[in-house]
Amino acid sequence: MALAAAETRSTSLPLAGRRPRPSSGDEKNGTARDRRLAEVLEHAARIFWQKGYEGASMRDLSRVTGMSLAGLYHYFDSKEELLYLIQKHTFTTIMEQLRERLAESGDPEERVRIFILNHLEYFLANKEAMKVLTHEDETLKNGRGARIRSIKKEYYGICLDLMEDLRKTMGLEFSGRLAVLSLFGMINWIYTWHNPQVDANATVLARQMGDIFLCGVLHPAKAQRRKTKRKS
Amino acid sequence: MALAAAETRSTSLPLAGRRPRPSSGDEKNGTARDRRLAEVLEHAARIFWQKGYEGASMRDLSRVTGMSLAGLYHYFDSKEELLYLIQKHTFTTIMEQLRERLAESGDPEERVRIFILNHLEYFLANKEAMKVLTHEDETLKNGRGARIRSIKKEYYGICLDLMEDLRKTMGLEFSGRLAVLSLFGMINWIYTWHNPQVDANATVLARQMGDIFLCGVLHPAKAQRRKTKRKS
DNA sequence: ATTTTTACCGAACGAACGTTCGGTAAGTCT
DNA sequence: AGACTTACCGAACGTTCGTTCGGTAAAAAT
Repeated sequence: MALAAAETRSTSLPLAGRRPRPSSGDEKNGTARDRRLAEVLEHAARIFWQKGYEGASMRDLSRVTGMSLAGLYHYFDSKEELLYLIQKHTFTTIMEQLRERLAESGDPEERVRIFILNHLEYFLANKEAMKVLTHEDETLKNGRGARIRSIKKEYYGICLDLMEDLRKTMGLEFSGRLAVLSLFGMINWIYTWHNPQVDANATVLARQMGDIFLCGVLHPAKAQRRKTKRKS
Repeated sequence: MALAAAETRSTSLPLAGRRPRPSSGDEKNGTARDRRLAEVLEHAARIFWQKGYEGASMRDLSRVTGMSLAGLYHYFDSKEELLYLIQKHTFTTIMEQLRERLAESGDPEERVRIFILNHLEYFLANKEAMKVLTHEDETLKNGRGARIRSIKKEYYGICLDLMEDLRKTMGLEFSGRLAVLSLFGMINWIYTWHNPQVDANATVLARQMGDIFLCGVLHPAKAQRRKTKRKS
């Protein structure tokens, strides 16, 4: 790793890699600019995932993207906006997918299972971005923070509605808030432990976690408990 | 907030507060040095809790402790050791308490409930330190990181043993690993949402979460599922 | 009474940080 | 052909970071 005078990324060639503009064609997946930004965001998500938002530096991002420090700022205003864009895109995408899938079923229990599966599938397929979403959820301040928090609240609200539907149709009594937050705990915590070489895939995990959670919520455990712990 | 020349904490008095040494007495709760260190650690835990380890600066700590930047280093070697000491103390304490409580019962289900209660009680009573423990669990590197990780593994091992005991005595089949990690998710996630003015106390939450979790684990949910979702 | 140890402090160190400035070369528009 | 826009770049700016150095005054040990 030869590092030149002052501070620069370790470019392989001097003056290398000013990428050519794509000769104005279809622009099907957004403009070239949008696509390049998405590329940078993907790299940024991976760095934030590895080092945390505060621990990651713009110079780290410069190194992995191969772009100069100044060049990066051509695509966004600040490091904070970078985090905002990652979180917004991730949240919006997972929520879009969820709405599509929920439209396919009317059964309350299945809808809760759809929620779990959708969350886990997206989580395991986009673990970098999803860790950044859950781990850095108090990092953004002011306007950007408020906007992310409102999307999050909407996501929470969808899950709470699913839970209340389930409770009503089954004629049960339980705290929707506690149920939702316990469920979020189970499925979000996965970023701390999931190892694709050891653990099952999203489909299997969603079924198993769904079993644990739904059985616990559906069967009001009242017979047991209160000092005598034998099997009722 | 008047900030003087160069960089200093905003002292109320110039040259104030060189605290007197306590005239060599009983030294009952450790030496005076130990107690002063514990005081600093408590402040440090609160700052790490609020701003995260990377986001918090030694100057922040200097401000809230009222001690100079250089003075802090009289009590520890580095910022990293500060985090290490907080995590080690928190983990050791919660584990001591757990062992004491587990000695009181032999019933597998009750022992799992004791684990949950102990964890939640300590979490809600020491939320700053416990958030630092769970949120910054990949921050420490090398030796210090390895030592914390080994304590964590021990804690995980205790919970896994409890779960396997439960499985054997009930004659059930489930993945101990998934059960433990789901449980940890439920009870660790609490730092992201618990509001003492809205949510129940540790005792009630431990019972409710224990109900959800244990019912889900104890009753192998096989009757339902597989396309037909009606109540069986 | 003198020495040693403890408990700090102000001031600075070099490194790293996010961000900006003034370029430049290529592509696009007229 | 010339003007304009886009996509970058090297070099720096000012700030903040964790840490250290050389002190000093009080307490403890001798």
